[in-house]
Amino acid sequence: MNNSLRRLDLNLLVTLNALLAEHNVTRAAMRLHLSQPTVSVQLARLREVFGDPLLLPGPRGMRPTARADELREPLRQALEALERAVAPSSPFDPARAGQTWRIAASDYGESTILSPALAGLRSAAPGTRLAILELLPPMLARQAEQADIDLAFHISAEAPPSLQRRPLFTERYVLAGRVGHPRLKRRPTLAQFCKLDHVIVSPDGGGFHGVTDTALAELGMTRRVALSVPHFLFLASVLTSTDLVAMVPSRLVRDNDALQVVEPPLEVPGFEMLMLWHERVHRDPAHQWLREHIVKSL
DNA sequence: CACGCCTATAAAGTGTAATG
DNA sequence: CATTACACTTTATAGGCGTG
Repeated sequence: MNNSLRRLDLNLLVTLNALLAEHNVTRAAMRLHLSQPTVSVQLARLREVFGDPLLLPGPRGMRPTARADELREPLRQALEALERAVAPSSPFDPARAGQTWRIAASDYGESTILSPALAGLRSAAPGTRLAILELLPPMLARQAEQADIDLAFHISAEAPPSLQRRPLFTERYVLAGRVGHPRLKRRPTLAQFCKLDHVIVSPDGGGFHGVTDTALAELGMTRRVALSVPHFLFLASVLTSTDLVAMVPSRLVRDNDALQVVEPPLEVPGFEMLMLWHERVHRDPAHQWLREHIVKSL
């Protein structure tokens, strides 16, 4: 910022603005809730600063000089902009809002969190836009910090501690396969479970070992993981078109009529889903509204 | 010319914040 | 905690200017 402003008491500009609007020191004083002599003194200092008389006592009140006329509009607009910037943020009005929110989510987050929130968001805040970005866990903290994203959904185990958080729900794993799958008529035993061919979702790519395999190992058992996919959404079509089965988060399959869902024969630890955001937007009414809307839509 | 409005300025008191 | 500096206040005064 230009150094010339540091030489200037910016409050003097407020007085100047009032003076240029009123062309009258006394009325400007009333508008500013100051006494008339105070404003008179301020005018004297303004004259000093600008090296111009600004307002000259004339036949009909104070007449502005050319310099004063030149200052009036830009000054008024600048002060209005300042006032808006400094004003305590007004309550968010979703119906008239037009901002763009950037949200990082996995396909799991898209279908379990965003999908339920979207219709309500469209009707409550039709002027807003949503940009869904791929969830990149190692980048989360940095993206949030640099305002690349406003909000993210991620599991609590991997959530960057630097971000603000709100738990959305805890998730558990269920066993899913196609409707009519011969081994899923009822809940399989542990031994039957281990003989099935499994699909695993490995967001990091290519892994064949997951929490289920860890839980099995503690029981001295193993299963056969025949397919590893990177996304949850591809999983659904794989399950309906093959006899493969998968341990999946329950929310992902609860409304899917094409899938048979049963309780697994072993205890597999679930996970907690968090909504994450940066301190930067923590108190912003618009962001608060969005977060509240998402929580209510679950 | 008197009246009422205005500005400019001075003097003295008050409240607050920085400073040692 | 007392001192100091500062900005603002109120009050008083002088004087300019248009109006009836």
